[in-house]
Amino acid sequence: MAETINGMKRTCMCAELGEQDVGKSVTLMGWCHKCRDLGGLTFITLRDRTGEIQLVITPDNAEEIRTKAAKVRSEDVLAVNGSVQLRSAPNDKMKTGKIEIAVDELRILSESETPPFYIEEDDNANEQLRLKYRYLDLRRPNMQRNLITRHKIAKSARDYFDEKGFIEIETPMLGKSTPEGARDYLVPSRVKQGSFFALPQSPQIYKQLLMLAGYDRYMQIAKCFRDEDLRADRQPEFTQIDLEMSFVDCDDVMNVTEGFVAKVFKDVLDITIEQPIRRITWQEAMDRYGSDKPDLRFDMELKDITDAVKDIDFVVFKSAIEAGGTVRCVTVPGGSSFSRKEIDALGEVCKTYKAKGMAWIVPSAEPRGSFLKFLKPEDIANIKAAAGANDDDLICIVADKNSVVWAALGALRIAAADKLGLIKKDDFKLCWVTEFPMFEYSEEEGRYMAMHHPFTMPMDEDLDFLESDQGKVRSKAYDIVLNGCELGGGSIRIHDHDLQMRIFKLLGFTEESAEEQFGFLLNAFRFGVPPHGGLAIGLDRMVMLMGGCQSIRDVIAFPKVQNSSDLMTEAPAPVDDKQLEELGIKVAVQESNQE
RNA sequence: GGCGCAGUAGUUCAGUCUGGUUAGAAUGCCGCCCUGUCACGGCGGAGGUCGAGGGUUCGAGCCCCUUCUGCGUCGCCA
Repeated sequence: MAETINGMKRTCMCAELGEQDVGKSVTLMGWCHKCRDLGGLTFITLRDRTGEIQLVITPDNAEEIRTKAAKVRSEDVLAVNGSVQLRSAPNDKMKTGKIEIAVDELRILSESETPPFYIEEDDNANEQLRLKYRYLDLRRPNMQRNLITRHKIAKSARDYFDEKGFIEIETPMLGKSTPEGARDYLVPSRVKQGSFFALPQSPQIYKQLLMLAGYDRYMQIAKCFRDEDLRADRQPEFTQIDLEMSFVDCDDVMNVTEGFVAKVFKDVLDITIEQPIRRITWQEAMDRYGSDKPDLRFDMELKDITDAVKDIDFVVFKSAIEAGGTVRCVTVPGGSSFSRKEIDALGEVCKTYKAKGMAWIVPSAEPRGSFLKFLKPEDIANIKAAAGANDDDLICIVADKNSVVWAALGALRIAAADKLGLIKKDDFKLCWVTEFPMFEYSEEEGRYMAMHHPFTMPMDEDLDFLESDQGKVRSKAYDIVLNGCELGGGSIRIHDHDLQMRIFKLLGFTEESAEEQFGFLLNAFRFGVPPHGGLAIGLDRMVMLMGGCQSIRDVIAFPKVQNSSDLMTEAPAPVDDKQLEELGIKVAVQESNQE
């Protein structure tokens, strides 16, 4: 039977105590981390959020306490009163290893069943199990550290933006489903049956309307929802540090963001970020790194070798060039030592991204390669020069349309760097990627889509191409990238009714459909809109990267798994017919498909 | 939807390629002993739907098919 806390009051936390407290009487509460019963002597390691401390029960203690101490098991919740004393045998590995608590009173406030896995620093249990018993997993010190880091970053954000004159304003969770973008999570209306709210993919339109309303510096730590497939760095519900400013252009938003990022790194990791953060255009990012989120912790840049190979009689290259594509390469330093198997593995990486294959060559005195029979000695020299390669390097070549070449080589670059151990975990390399294309062509939709979102302002100098050459139009959008991960992004927004209508039209909206979907916004735009822009930073990703975590799940208290379900609560789950009836909803799928 | 990896005591894993007695180890758990442990120690014990279903075989944890679950990834993510 559990004992009550009645009359006992916690006086301090476990790891707060030190040598200076010797002689003090304290009351501690926490979990039994481990027991060591030596017969006459019993040691209990007590754990709370701050750390651990050793309790000792000796033959001098009353029989009742000794019996009780012998009954204590891992993860029981204990309350103890006792005095701090120096240990006769200190433990250097423990923060509180010089002292211990000589117990005067011991209560077992709650008994624990044997836990399904040990509560310890490293995650030694299978993630499935950890997530089912998330509340136990969260007892682990490194999970607690992650959530505390998260708290610190959020606090740092609120402090920084408050100081800069931003106002935190909440926006609705129940909003209107809008076309474009990710799949919405829908919430049925009971009052208006057959109609649905959508959970926000981001507070985008609301924050723009707040600018229009005159709150010229807004921020919010906002929950966002996107019903898309998950990844190691993507959850269906996630948190953004969202901001918007009036009367600004790109530089203003980027500068205020840089200040924030620098402050967070200083506050949380005591790392000084070099400012200004390097800026590269989207075009340059693609050309040099094959990615719009380049990892700048290592080199191995892509090189365009189209000119060097255009006269080679190799059909793979020829056909790619004739179709308007390019031939590019990544040079893997020292890659001549790679086995055939290792090289093939790099080829497989390329194929994942739709490349038909990967040609390779080691341009040494006795060259090796996958297409040597097509090459004259001067061809090899030309490729070597164009790639900037050395004799013992491996030149990996992909020929295709640019989008495929970039994607394949961008991925190859990372895979090779990872293999060579060039990616340092404790290194933080930030950059801005700017001048994104305004539109990208969707094969699936058969039309141009907004690359950022439909409210993004085109670059002033490209406005004239809007109707004539959409692929050429760049936007006032910018992403902030940390170690090859998109940390955040934003843009300057359109604040002109007519320009917004032009963009909607280009995206395939008719006047009527634009009115129907975004009428409230277009209407608002008739009442004086300040030029504005903003950005959102992925809080989860920021915590993940700064905390050195491999998965975003490790920085979210109760995350979802790959099929968007929660292994602990088993959500989503069927609901009562009565609930559905009230909502006017009939489920069309068979029950077997639901589970 | 595609591709890849994984699933065996409570837990972490070995065993699977090459089918063959009663499926092992470590740790945890239970009992007894133990006065300075901290990965306490000693002795003893319990603990298995080898993810599930089907097939091949005299015989399947192991081979084949289907399926479920988790992870990574492509597509998708304005």
